[in-house]
Order: sequence, then C-alpha cells, then structure tokens
Amino acid sequence: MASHWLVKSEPDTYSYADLERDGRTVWDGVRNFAAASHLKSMKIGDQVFFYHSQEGKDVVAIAQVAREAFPDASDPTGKFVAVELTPVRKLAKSVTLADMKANPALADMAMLRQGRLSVSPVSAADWATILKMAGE
DNA sequence: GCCAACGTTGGC
DNA sequence: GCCAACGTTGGC
Repeated sequence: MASHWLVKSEPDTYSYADLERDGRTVWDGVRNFAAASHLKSMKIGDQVFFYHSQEGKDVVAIAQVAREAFPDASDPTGKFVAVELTPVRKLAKSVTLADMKANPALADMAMLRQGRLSVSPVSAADWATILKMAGE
C-alpha cells in the first residue's frame, strides 16, 4: 500500500521548477533522525507533496519516489540516507501554510505539529484534503 | 544515562 | 532580522 509524504525545500536552494528541469534528483542532505527514518520508509511509487519553505510557504506540486533509501554520499558519517524523486505534476493551485493551518481537518498533520521536520508522513485523508484545497 | 549548551530551521 | 522550537552533542 502506497504511502504519502511531504518534503520541504527552500526554492532558493532547490525548487520544484528545478526538479522539472532536472527530471530526477537525489534527495540528500537530510540530517535529522526523524526525517531520515521517514526517508527509509518511502517506497518506489509513493507520492510526495513538494513544499516550498521560506519563499512561498506553500505546497506547489507532487513528486514521486523513484529510488528507495540508499546511503547519502554527502554524509561523511554514513548514518543518513537519501532517496531519488521525479516530478509528477504541479498542483492546479498551491496550498499555503496559512490555508493548512486554517483547516481544522489538518490539525494533526505532522508538518503542522512539528514545523521543522523536513520530511513528514501525510495520511490518506490529509492527502485528499490538500488535493481538494488545491482545486483538484 | 541525564541534562545543559549549542546549532539549525523556519515562521513571522 | 529576530525569535521560538526542537534535535543533537558532549560533559559529568
């Protein structure tokens, strides 16, 4: 059974437009155990909301897991892992953090409860709610 | 194994 | 640019 996730990226560093341009990217640099354990749980084909932090602060698109967790080559300690993502599509309209906070149905979302978590799980219900908010 | 200090992230 | 939240590190 496929799961859903949300990843954050600062668009100045790596935006969804960059992912579309590249076609595929290694999602590395995660240095947080909670986030890393979520990366390890990702399966090929799982869909992932792509959230822009700092600039925009909104969910802009959907990506997909193309390669499951493998050692993060950029991590000298070898403790952390990376996955590979491919773009799926942009949302009809982005869903802002303010919109998500304002929706009581999303109050239990991991990313809202723990703002700094850079990779978090999204329940099937929350996934559907956010898609609806995006006009899909 | 606990806890204080420190660093980083991200919203405002 | 500031500040709060939280995870990690290191000393004891």
